[in-house]
Amino acid sequence: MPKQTFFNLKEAKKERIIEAAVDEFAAHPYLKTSINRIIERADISKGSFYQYFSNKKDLYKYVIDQASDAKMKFLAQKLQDYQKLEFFELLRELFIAGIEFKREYPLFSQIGDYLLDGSNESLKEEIYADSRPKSNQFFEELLEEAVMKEEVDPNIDIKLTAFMLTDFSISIVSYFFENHNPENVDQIMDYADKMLYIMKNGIAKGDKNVIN
Amino acid sequence: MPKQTFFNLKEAKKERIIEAAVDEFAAHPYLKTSINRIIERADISKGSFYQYFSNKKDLYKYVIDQASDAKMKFLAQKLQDYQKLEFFELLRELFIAGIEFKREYPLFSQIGDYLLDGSNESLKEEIYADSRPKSNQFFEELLEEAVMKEEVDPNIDIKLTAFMLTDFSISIVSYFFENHNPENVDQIMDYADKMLYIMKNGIAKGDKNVIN
DNA sequence: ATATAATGTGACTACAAAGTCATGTGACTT
DNA sequence: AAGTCACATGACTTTGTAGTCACATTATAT
Repeated sequence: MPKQTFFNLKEAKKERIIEAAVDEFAAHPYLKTSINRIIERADISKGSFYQYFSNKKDLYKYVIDQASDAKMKFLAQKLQDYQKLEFFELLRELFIAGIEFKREYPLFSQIGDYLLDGSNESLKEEIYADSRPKSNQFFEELLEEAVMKEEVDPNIDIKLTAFMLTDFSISIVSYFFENHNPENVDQIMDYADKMLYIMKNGIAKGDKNVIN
Repeated sequence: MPKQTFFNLKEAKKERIIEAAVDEFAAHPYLKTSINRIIERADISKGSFYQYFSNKKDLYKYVIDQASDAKMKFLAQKLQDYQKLEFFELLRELFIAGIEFKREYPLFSQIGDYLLDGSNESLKEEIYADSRPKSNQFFEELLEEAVMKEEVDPNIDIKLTAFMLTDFSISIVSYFFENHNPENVDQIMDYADKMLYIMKNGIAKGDKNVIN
């Protein structure tokens, strides 16, 4: 947590600092980021920095928190009454929202990507200790519900499937940005649909009971 | 590429150096690795190091090459006449072999894990520029064949599916090591089967044409 | 206006890293 | 025996880092 002195600052200054930090953390993997560059960019002194934050990690975690808050809010807004959606519809919306978030908040996403990196194993664990299980659990709950509603095959291993979905919801987005134009909404849809087709029906040949 | 002087060294000394490097690169993410520690461990001088390698990256790439060679050889050995296998059988063998490789060469795998990390974006790209497309293409070819042999649904998007499979073949292994005892062979099998069930049939509810 | 508290500062310390270079050593050649 | 060549060395330079601290400035309260 940043120190009280940070929160006492004027909004404009706080923003300046956070913006500088976001830029830095999005531009370099954690280990290569430099407090020196951040304070230069934010136009504050070294001494001030250490009056606001106890160290780099402190600032980093705060920025990560801000980013994941932003993502949560974004998703919550896009998926307002997701309870009403059928499971695969929801999955579709989630994929699309993930792509949209990266498009609209590229810096936050970049920081997230670096986090996935093993830059600093223990730090990653500290942060992911919350986040990954949260995502896994989210999908586990969705799957359990969907099995009850008889939308999803009761034979699947829920924990494993949740893990797969978490993994996808990350890698999908990078695949999309690597291979497609992120402005093309039709492509997003098309892609999400292909994705879902496989998740629904698998890839084995044969008549499928579920026609997409 | 290491310099000629390195290759001129006695086998024992080369091995000592590579071993020290492997230990170091497996113990820390790239940016945190230290030439100083490597030379200390390998018991050579700073000057000598720079007579063997032009810099840290040079050594690193060499070690990565060694590791991926080892993995290729390992897989080739485990899947000797894979041409004869049915597609999903082959997939199963691949998953299992991936798990076994990590169990038998944990250091190499650890280095690979750190590589996935964004430690150094441009370096990662330099190295992955080869590796990831290679894996994608491998799966693409397998899938094309399997579609022709009518083992796999012709409706799928092959590029996308290949990407998914590459992704899985990585994440499967980490999931397994996070959640299971790597010595338990039955568990490996069980896990690979669950995995395949989903890839084959998807997760939607309904009668499946393919019974695992 | 004065006193007190809060915030700001940047030179400085301590450290570790990569990479260089002049010099040393030992084996092999002529 | 003299000379050559490949390899070995570690002190040294340069560069960057995180974090500290004595002091300066500004805001707030009395």
